[in-house]
Amino acid sequence: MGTQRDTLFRYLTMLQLIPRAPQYKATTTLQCLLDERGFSVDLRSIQRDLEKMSIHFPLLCDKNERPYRWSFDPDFKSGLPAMDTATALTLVLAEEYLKGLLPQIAVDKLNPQFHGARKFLDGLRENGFADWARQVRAIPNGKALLPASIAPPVWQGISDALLYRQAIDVSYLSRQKGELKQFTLHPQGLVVRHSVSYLLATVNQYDDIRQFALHRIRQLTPSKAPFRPQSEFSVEGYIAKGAFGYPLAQQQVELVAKIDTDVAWLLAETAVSELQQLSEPDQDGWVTLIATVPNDQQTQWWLMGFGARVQVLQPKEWREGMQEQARQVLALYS
Amino acid sequence: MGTQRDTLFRYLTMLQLIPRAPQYKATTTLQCLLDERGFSVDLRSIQRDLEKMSIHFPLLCDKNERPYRWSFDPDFKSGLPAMDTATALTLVLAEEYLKGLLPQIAVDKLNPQFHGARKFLDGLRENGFADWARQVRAIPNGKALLPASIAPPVWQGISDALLYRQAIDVSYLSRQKGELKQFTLHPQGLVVRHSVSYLLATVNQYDDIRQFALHRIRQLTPSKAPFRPQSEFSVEGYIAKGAFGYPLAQQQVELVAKIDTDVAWLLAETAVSELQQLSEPDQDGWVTLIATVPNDQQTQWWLMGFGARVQVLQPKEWREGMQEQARQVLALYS
DNA sequence: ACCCTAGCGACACAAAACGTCGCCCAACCT
DNA sequence: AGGTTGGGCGACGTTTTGTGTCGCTAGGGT
Repeated sequence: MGTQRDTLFRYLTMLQLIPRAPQYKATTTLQCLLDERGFSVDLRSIQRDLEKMSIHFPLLCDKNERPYRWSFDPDFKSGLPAMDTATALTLVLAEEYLKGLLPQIAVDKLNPQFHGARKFLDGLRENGFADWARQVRAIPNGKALLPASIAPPVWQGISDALLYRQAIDVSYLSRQKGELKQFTLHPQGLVVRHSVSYLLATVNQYDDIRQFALHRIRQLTPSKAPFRPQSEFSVEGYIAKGAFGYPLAQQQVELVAKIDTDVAWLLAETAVSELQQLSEPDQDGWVTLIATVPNDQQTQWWLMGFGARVQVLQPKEWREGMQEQARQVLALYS
Repeated sequence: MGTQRDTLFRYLTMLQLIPRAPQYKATTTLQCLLDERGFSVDLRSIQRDLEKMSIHFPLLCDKNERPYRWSFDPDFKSGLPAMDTATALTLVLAEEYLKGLLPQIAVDKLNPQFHGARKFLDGLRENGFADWARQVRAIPNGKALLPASIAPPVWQGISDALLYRQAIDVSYLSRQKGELKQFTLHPQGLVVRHSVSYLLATVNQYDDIRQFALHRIRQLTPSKAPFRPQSEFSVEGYIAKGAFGYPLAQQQVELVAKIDTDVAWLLAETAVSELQQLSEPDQDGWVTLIATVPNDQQTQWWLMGFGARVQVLQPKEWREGMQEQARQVLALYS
């Protein structure tokens, strides 16, 4: 039946069966796998095909073992090569993280990848291997909020408008007293913070940048108005100015703090900065941390999260800030 | 020169040029694009090729407009179809997030995808479109620590062992007084928490599960020892028991808190739970939040992060916990 | 009615893909 | 050692397929 014909399709299938370099597939293995997929070809053909394809693709052949073993160059940037366990696991973990961070439709865009990983892992399970779903888990950093949901055409429309530099007409549910308003927006940037996505754009004929939460955009159509670029605008600079409550101060500060051994252990594993020193514990069990960290609200919040397990010594403003915060909280509860 | 031959490669290039369904490419456009890439073929061939490929691929053809327009079925799960703006942006954002969450080698495994997105966006820029690098940014939730670095063969080896259910011999830098120890591990699960990855495994002949930080594994070889499975083990249950300091209590609690309008605004956008109510602000500007939330440390930390902008009323234990924490911090600084 | 553009069927030539056979090499077995 | 086996590799003849070309047809725009 499926004797010959359709060489192209066989070639493609073959490429998708060959994994990246540390892994490999022997010629005979490939023959079996192709046969399973309905390509009953002579082994000779497979040998020839591989030779031919290695002209155009970075295929590696290990001729030490007798049934020759073929693999892709590990640096080959393409979706073609077969999935391997490490990539599949990474994708599963990545999906778990991203689900809490990006809007659902955005994650959907990556579905082909995730789907491929799951299919690969399910294939293993059917062969009696591990039940991956019960074996891997990602624990997100911080509290997982529910990402606001965004209509599919909005995400697509925003992406297009932003990248092709086109103006758009939107109806937007304004923050104050939920009424729908019509705007013509000239997109300048996109920021995803936690799980809310914001479009940065100038409005109508004005030149100041404003933020628009994507999930509050109800309708979106390309505008006939010509796009008005803001050539000097950069999201980086905009955020640095503190627009999202995280003034990423350009200059860093030197943080000095006493921390307990548990926190010290955490920081030894995942440093807070490339420039970080931890002392030996003193007689009371406190470790001194010296690190160069960004001078932002984010870092201070992070320190506060440790509560009494961290005592900030420097900078003085931070120390006072922590103290003040504790005082306010205490006042609130009494 | 590049007259004929190389049909396979041309077919592949063609498939990579065709975008998913809302987008499309006309036959003539494809001819131009192929010509740019060195495939000078007759238009007739392209027509034939498309017909032939749609036997094997979910290709859609819009015959309403005269130069026929071809696209992939939007549900086609594969990496082949051409990138679109929405997917490319999503990948850029995903990479930004994942860099702080997964170990570097894991992120490297996804590099082909990210690379594809960047290449696509660079292509746009060269055609005078937007400079994406200055236009999109993800702001991570919480403080970004530097993920511990893991040797490439370790990540690969762990993935294989876990999924193929094989024992491994490792030399492990033990937490106490950094000495290298040899173990035979029987991998049962993998957990990535913040930016540290842990292997859950039984050791040698014992049956209790222990945690091993991947970045402290110095050497890894497949073991000759037969794998000893723990059939009832599941990572979910293990975490629920509180192994990672986040006892995900099965039962939820009802949280009642007074929050300021800024926090209320945040929660209106990204709910903390599906069951969440926000009252109108009272005369002092406080909003009452009632929500069913998991009874875990994580949620309490998250509440503490708001400082004096949130006042917990219920559960009582949480309220007292917050108070106690503030008291301790204040004591520390005075 | 007139281009002009594309789709489409047909045809013929050239270039492939394929199976098959035979040879050779190396590892493995007894 | 010598036989055996699995698989790489070259060659050859047949079959299949890819390709340009031509001519016809159908819309769209002027």
